[in-house]
Amino acid sequence: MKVVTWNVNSIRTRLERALRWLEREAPDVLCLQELKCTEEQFPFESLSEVGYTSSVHGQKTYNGVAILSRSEPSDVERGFGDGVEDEQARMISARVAGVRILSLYVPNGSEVGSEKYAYKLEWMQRLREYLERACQPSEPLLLCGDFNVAPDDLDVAQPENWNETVLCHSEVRAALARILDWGLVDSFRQRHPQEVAYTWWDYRNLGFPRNEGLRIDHILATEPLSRRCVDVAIDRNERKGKKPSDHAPLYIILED
DNA sequence: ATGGTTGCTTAGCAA
Repeated sequence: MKVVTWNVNSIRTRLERALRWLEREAPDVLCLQELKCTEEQFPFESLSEVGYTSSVHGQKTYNGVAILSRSEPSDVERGFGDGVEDEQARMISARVAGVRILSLYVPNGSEVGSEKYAYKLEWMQRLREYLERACQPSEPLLLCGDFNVAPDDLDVAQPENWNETVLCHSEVRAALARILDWGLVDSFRQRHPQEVAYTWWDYRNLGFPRNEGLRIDHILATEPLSRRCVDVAIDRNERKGKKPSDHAPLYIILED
């Protein structure tokens, strides 16, 4: 089973790329973030024509997440269901082929000390509480998405430029550690303990050509799935060429 | 050098 997470930075702008990529890679599941459209605007038909059913939690202009699957999903949920009034579409979950999958877009946080930063920390705490309330570490579960957190300086091309900013701050790293402590592993880092690799490169300042990136997209797995993991990798090629997203897809292969 | 890029929406915000 191949499961992929990809911040597409607008599904409508990236549609042709996404379709060609799906035809080539044929994953079982594709988690998307930053759709930047409502469910009404989402291209269900085009994706259906290449073999995927889409479960969508959309929002006008910003955010938006989806789970695309070859087989029919069940138990689709949008948001944490924790009673918090929150307009931002950053979480959708579904069960596919016996695996519960979450597609997550963790808030960026803008600047340390801002309202957006406080929202990021609160949102990560709500995710931890959702795990405690609705999930079990013993179940097959994947958290896929743009976490907007580089877990370690090893995951940052120029740590001195990002020191204590929103993607690297000790508080957000601790918040991610709290989520992992519930019963998840960073599948990429488990598979490649020392590898230097990034999933996001800024559009500005020749970030990609200079490989000045950060590893902020992650697939977190519970033990029943980390045990089945045979590969985790970043599709760096998808960041190349005309009109790429600023993020590359990250995938995990699970043996059946 | 207070820069640079992209997307959504239309000049300002978010990333």
